[in-house]
Amino acid sequence: MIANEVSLDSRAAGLTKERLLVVAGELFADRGFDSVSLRTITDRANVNLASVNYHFGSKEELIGAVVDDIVRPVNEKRLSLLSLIDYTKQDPIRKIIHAFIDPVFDISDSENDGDNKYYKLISRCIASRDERVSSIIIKQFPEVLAHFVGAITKAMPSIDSNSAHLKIMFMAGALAHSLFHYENLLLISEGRFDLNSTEVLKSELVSFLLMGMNAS
Amino acid sequence: MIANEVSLDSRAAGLTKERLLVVAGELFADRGFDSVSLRTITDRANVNLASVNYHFGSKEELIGAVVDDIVRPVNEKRLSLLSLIDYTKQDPIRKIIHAFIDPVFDISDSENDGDNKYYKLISRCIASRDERVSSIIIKQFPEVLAHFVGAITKAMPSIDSNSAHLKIMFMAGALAHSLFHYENLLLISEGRFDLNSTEVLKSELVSFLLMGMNAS
DNA sequence: ATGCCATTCAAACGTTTGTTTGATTATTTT
DNA sequence: AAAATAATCAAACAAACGTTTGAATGGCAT
Repeated sequence: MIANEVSLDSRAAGLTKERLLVVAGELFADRGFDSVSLRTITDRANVNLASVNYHFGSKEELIGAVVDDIVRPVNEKRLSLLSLIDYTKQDPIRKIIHAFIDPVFDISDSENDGDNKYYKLISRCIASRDERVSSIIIKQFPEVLAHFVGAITKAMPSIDSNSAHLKIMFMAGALAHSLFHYENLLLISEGRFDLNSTEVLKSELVSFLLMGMNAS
Repeated sequence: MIANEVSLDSRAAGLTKERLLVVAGELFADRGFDSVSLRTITDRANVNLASVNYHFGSKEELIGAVVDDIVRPVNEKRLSLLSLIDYTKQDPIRKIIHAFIDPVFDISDSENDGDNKYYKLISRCIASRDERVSSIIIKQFPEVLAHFVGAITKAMPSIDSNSAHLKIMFMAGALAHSLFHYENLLLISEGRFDLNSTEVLKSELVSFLLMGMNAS
């Protein structure tokens, strides 16, 4: 029985915890955190129901682990890219925008099998107001936000702090919303978009944000 | 007993159904649709638990009624404002933007008691991917989207359809996200924003979108 | 006042949920 | 090889959920 082999494999290599993270991430991505039960996750992952509480303690901590796993690398890469910017060279605003959105677009590179489940998950996290999600986001985002406000201020010395904060929110919203509803957009576009790439979306988004950022 | 008087009032005037809509809207706004139980709603509304199924049939239909009640007027007003635009006069893009966002900002005028519960609710609806919500949104939005794509094409004849679609998504995202996280932004801003008005947010958003829309 | 219809009510139903338990199996350590 | 630790498993638990039921109560027309 194949399912049994898989189960044995996971036990032998201790992959149960990692498999739970992957499967939970997939299901959370397109059904949300509440709508997916632990039984749905464990069934699809071919692991025992109790393994969730054994490895994570609770469903809430599983959600936290999934969210942290996808949000933390993004924010770290954002700050990393931001620190590389030379403000004496031209077009620093463009580089700030790329520092904000590129880590998100780059997420699915590792194991993108055609669909965009990680896009849906990260955009769900960005846009979420769920306490369990935002409690994790909020731990990281103020620092990220502060760095980006500082970067914008350096690039545009005349801008005030409130305006910089708002522009970042607009940027985050445009990013998350377009990525989140990308599937719907593909359906509406009647095949004019290339399904396997988000290059068009990204370049349009950069153009849009670049102009908006420079608005007075 | 005051609670009893209230209950009698609602019965006498047949306000139970309307009270459920109001209370459910408030609770859905800042906790989401899944996290709020029918008992929480009926307790706060001082009505019987079974009245939800009596008046609406199910929780899903209650959610549908709440969402429809707030989304439908917004979309109708959007199309109404859009139809008034004279494309021979100057700055039609600005008017298109206002046609899209003004009905959202105008929602809370009727009974805005200081907080922004309707902002949270409408932005939650706009950004939602929940089947129960999007099934209602999707009924209305393609028509709205098509009209706005047409309007943008009239105002900017050189733009292609894909780009117009994307720009509207960016606009919707910036609108929903900034409105949704407006509270958090107020906390971060340390009192620099005026709490009782979203005028600053709105004017910054219009400037941002105006530039972004005109991006090539 | 009487009958009729709409509404409200307390109570219970069946299901699903996250969680816990204790035994069993596998892996590692000595 | 034996003991100890870690992980998996089937089963059951208690709580919360949406929903249903049937009786009680209200206003209203006749």
